[in-house]
Formats: sequence, structure tokens, C-alpha cells
Amino acid sequence: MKIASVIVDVPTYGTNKPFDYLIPEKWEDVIQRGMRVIVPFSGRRVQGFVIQLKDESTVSELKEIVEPMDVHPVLNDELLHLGNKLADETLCLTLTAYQVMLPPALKAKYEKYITLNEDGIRHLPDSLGKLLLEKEEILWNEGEKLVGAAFLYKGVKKGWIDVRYEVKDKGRKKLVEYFRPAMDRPPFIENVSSASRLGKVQKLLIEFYLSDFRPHSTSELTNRFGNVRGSLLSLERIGLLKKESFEQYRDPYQHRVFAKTTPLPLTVDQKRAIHPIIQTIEKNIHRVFLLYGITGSGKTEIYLQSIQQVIQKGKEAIVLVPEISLTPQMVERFKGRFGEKVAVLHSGLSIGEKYDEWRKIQRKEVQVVVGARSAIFAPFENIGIIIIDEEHETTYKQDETPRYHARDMAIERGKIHRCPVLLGSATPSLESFARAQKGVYQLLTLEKRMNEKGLPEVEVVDMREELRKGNRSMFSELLLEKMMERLLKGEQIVLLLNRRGYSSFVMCRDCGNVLQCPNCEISLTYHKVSNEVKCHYCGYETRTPNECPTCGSEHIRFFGSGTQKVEEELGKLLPEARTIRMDVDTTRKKGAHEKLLEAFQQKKADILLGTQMIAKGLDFPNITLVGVLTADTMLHIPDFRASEKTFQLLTQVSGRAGRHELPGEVVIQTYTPEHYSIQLAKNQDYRQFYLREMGIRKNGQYPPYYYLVQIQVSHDNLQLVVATMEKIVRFLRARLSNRVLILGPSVAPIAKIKNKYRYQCLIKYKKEPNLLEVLRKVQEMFHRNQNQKGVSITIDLNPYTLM
DNA sequence: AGCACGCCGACT
DNA sequence: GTCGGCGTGCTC
Repeated sequence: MKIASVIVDVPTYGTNKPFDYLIPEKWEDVIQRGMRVIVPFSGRRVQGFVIQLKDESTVSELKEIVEPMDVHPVLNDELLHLGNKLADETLCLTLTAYQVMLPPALKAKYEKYITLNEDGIRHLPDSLGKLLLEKEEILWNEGEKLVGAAFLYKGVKKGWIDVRYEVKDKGRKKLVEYFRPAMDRPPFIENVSSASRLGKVQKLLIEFYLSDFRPHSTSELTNRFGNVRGSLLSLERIGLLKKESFEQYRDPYQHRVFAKTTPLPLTVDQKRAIHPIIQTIEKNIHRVFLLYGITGSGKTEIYLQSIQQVIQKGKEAIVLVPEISLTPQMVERFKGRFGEKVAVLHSGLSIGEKYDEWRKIQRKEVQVVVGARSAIFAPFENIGIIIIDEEHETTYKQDETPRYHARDMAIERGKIHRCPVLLGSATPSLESFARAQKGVYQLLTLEKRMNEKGLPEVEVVDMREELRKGNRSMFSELLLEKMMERLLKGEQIVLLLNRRGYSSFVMCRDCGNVLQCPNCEISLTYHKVSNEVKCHYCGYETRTPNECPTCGSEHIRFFGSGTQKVEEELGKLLPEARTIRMDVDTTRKKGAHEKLLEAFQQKKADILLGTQMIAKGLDFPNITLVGVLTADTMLHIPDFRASEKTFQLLTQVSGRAGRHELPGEVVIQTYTPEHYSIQLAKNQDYRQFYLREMGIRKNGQYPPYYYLVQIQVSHDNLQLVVATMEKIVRFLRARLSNRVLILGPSVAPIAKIKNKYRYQCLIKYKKEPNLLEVLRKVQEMFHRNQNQKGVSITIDLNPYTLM
């Protein structure tokens, strides 16, 4: 076993295969599969993943591994397998697949240094020469700032300077420095008295140690005595103290106390649902369950008690929730039940915090992970259950490479570990519910709310009617009336509006011109606070013009309403109401989300106004009214899932009301009250919606009847984009069977983003065994061309948004 | 991705 | 005859 196959950290399709390296004798016992190593590659050093150890190679002249980067493998055999499968099925690089399974702290970082050569100094400008003489070696970027990249390349070529690459390990454990007495107390005292002159501070420190003969951290001593690190180091030099570092976990929840909870008695419904899950846990068999339970029916308690069972068997559990920073309440429930056994992984954590949580898992210090999408790759080795809450959420599909779906990964891992996968939702995705109907998944249902209260009363208000009555405000009479009622009673209100900013677009009333982003094919959104118009796609922003840029007219009007405008209108209509606004603009800062929700929970506000981020998981007893300001914003986006998403959103947000003692009411305002997703959401009739929508999908040849692949091409040259897309479509038509539908080439729904034109095609199919192979060829074909022209193509299997 | 190699135009 | 532009192909 002297040879290692390595996937190198060079993200191109040309290098997407293992390279063999000799293992130097000194590392022979150390290097294992799944470790990261540093290897020489085409004249420089790069990081790589060892995927195999072997005795022979077909390559004759092998180079040697420079050194390992890990003491223990970061990917075990299961994860290596999972990564290969992921790369295969989503058409991404093996390297990219491995990287997505690891915390970002373990991603290699390279640093480029320059050093001075013999008589190079004579040729260099003073600024650079002086710096190099002083420091011997500087970062390439520093040099570039001084003299420009072109000059540096020249210098390298002429041999005046040398370039050196270094692979940096970003994985920084947080270390805390301690000083402890270097010996036991009696010899310590002896040594102190025999030591030659000690400084004043040093004496002080020695005295302190004698009074408290233990290790003390540098920060503790600094707090007590001022900056004494120098003196501590002197004491170390003369052998009295010894410096040590301990790893310390960063705990994102360290300031929170989680009230301990105990298992609640289950209802008859819940008992019936949990029984088959417990059985599969006991018998160690893999099965996928779809837990369809209406909002407030107690799905979480089923999760908790299943996990309890798993932990008792000495196994581990993974729980996925949609973007967890949004639901601190969820974390609380898991930490409350399982305390220290829980690790939390989500995008709100810093790189260091994610790394620490990951290490707790790797070291088996926890048995439960609660996290967002990527937590599905938690390096557990003995999984007893995988739970995906709010199974229908689109965030489980990553919308950048690698475009994997957490549900697929969960099922793959469930098979390997022979354990159940539990998908839970009040509004299951059509895909999953259809599978449950076919018996591929086992359906478990909870049809009753736990509090024995019915679902909240839902009223649909026709906003066209309001307009006819002369009401031009954002609020119907009914909603306003109900809001005032709640304010008097001191109960709380949630208002949902699917649009941030102030108004959705800015139009000239004289010429009809709508302000557009210069880089994207998208209208600009008006933000009143800053008096700017912004593009929500590329971030472009500019001052709102006073006159129309095309015709010069001053009659500029703002159309549509965003959260900012509603907030303002609320201030006028109900000046006594206290409002909290929650959207990407007010929750950008770390922890802001949690703070706003906490304030609402403590009744520091009467109204919580927000975009769809408020629709999920909120569980506050005092909310008795939910208002949806415009239910149809989502309905008319060009996406075959628009109805499904609208139905889900309305159902979810309605579920926020009346979860506890007080009965809840919901008011849905819409311009299309007759639409079935609004009518059926009003009745909370999922099954009827399912049947209706399935009929439409069947007719339109959409999922779950057909599988979908989306191919997009983008570049700043429109002709090139069209030509490339046409070429791809011709290629596909030639290679795929005639049962496959190929739609396009067509303009993407957003025709231009960040100055790049976008074209796309859609592939619909039921069964096409060689599809992956053909798609891989498309990809390879265009990676050759990519170098020349820079056209980027993306292939998305089972896309979730068609934008 | 980065790097060498090689071919061709521009200039000492 | 040399320097430097960048298209091409390779990296164990």
C-alpha cells in the first residue's frame, strides 16, 4: 500500500479523475482513505483527497505526497461513496461533491508569496525592492498593489523574483492559551527561591500561582494584572511555567438556557403514526415514511420520541429543517429534550462555529444533529433515523452546483444505514405524496390538531370588490376591522406580504416606461428609506430619478406595495399599533431574526409584518389573526409550481393562528378569489388540492408525471448564447430517444442577469436510461469551448425554480 | 486552475 | 534575431 489515488483540488473537468502518488515511507502508517493531503501538481502544491490506497499504478513516474493535512480522515468510506454518487447524479466534479459534504473551514486556501532573487533587487522599483529586503517574502497581492500584476509576471520570467505557493489550512480550532506551573508545588517553591532576580510583575505572578496553584489562561491573567504575557513567557523561559493550548468550542447557543422538556403523552393519532416508525428502528430496516399532518397536529413530538428511541439504541439521528436560523424555536425544542447531545448546523453560523459543531459530530460527542440542507452529510457512522421536516420546502434543493436534493441524499444514507427516513409536512410536495399513493413511501397521517380546536376560520376577500367600493388602500375593510378588534383585546397579528421594499416597480405615467435594471432584465424596486431604486437580483442601486429617463416627464408613480410601504400605511391607519417588520432588509445582521421574534414573543409589538420568512414554524400562543395582503403575487410567476407554492404558503401561514387556547382567524386578500389554490387553501383541503393539481400536471406533462432537466446558457454575447443553445438542442435531439420532449431553445424567464443573456431548454422524460451519459457529453463538449469564449452552461436535474 | 510550450507579429 | 502576445494541451 505505497500508492494513493488522489482527487486534486483543481476544479476543472480536465482534472476530474484520480491521480496516483507515492506515499513516502514516513507517512505509510499515517495516510488513509478520506484524508486530505498536499501533493505536487503541475509545478505547484495543491490539496487533494485520498480516495484509495493501492500497491500498483499504471502511471510509471509517480511523484510523492508532500504531507498529510489531517490526523483522522475527514471523509469516511460511506461519505466517499455518497460523494461519488452525488457527483454522478448531479453532473458535478467529484471534488465539488466532497467539498459540499465538509464544513467550509476545511476547504483549501492557497497563498501566493514572492521572494527576492540574487541580484533581482537592481531591476525592481524601490517600493517593491525595499519591502522584499525588509520582509524577505511578501504576499503576491501586496506586490500586485504596489507594482501591478503585469510587472510581477515579468519579474518572475526574468528571474528577479520567485513565486512560492502555500496550501493553508483554514480549519482553525479556537485555541485558548494557558500557563501552568512546570512542576509540583515543592520543587516549584524551591526553584522560585533559587531563581536569579525576578521582575516585579514576574514576582506578582509567582505569588498568584502560589495562592492558586493551577493552570490559568492568559486572558484571565491579563484581566487581573494587565498585559503580562511577556512576563509569563519569561517565566516559561526560565522553566517555572509551561505554556499550553486547549481547544475550545465556540458555542453559538452558550448564552441560552434551554428548559428541559420530557416526552409528552401521545394522542391516539400520534400513537398510530409513530408505531411503524419505532418498528423499523427496532428491526433495523430502511423505509421512507411520509408523515402528513396538518399544522399543529404534533409532528414534532413524533420526531422527538422517534429520536429518543434511536438514542436508546446507541444510534444517531439527523434532523433537517428549512433554514434553521429562521426557527430558533425548533432548536429550543431539540436542545430542550436532548440537551448536550445536540449539534446545530445552519448558515447563520460563522465558519468557525460550523467547524466546531462538525467536530462534535465527528468525535461522537453528540447523537443528534439539527440543521439545514447540508447537515444531511453529518459524519455520523451509525445513523438510526433521518428526519426531514417541512419536506416540501424548496430549500432542500441546492440551487447552485452541486445541485443536489437533501431528500435523495437522505434516502441513500437511509439505505446504507438500514434506517427509516421520515418526511414530514402539512402540505407535502406532489412528488412525495404521489410516491406515498403508489406505496413507494409509507403514508402516516395526523388529521387532528393537538389542542382539539379546529383549524382557524379562513375568509377570502375579493380586492377587486374593495376597489369598486372605493377602498384603494392595501387593507380591506374586513381585515382592518379584525385588526382593530385584536388591538383592543391585546392579541397579536401576523401580516404576510410577499414583497420587500416599498413598491414593486416604478413607472412613468406619461410614456409608460418602467425603470429597469441596466444589468438585468428586471424592473427596479423602490426603497423609500434611502430614496433609491434597487435590483433584487444583482444588487444594482441608484437614486430615484425625479423625472422619467426616457421622456423627461415628472409624472413618476410607484406601483405595487412592498413591506416598507405597508409599514408606513399601518402607521397612518393604526397609529397606536406597534409593528415589527421582518424581511431580508431587517434581518440581514446576524441574530437580528431571533431578536425580532423575541421582541414579538414578549409582546413588544402587536403586528408582525413580513415576507414569507414568517410563514414557517412560528408558534406563539397570542397570535389570533393572520392576514395575507396579496395572495396572488406568487400565483402568476412563470413556474409550473406556482399554484403548489401558493397553496403551501397560504396553508402554512394560516397555521400560525390559534395554535393554543385562543381561536384563530385568517383573512386572505386576493384579486383572483376563484382560483383553486386559494379556494382550497381556504378550506385547508390538501387532498382535493392534490387531486386537482395532479390533473394539471398530467396534462402539462410536468412532474411528478415527467422528470425535468433544465439546461441554461449564459454569456454577454447574445448571438453566442443563442448559437450555443441551438447546438446543444440539436445534439440532444440526435442522441435522445423520441419519447423525450425537448422544449427550446427559449429565452430564460429572466432574460438577462448581471449583463449576461440567458437562454434555456427543458427536457421532459419518463424513462431515458442514457440521459445522464448524454448530458455528461454536453458538459464535456462545452468545457472545451469554455476556455475560448467563456460561455457558461448549467445543467439542473429536477430543477425547483425555472428562473 | 496554473503552467509550459510553441507559433506569429513587432521591434531593437 | 529577440521579446512578448496568447491559443493548446497537460498535470500522477
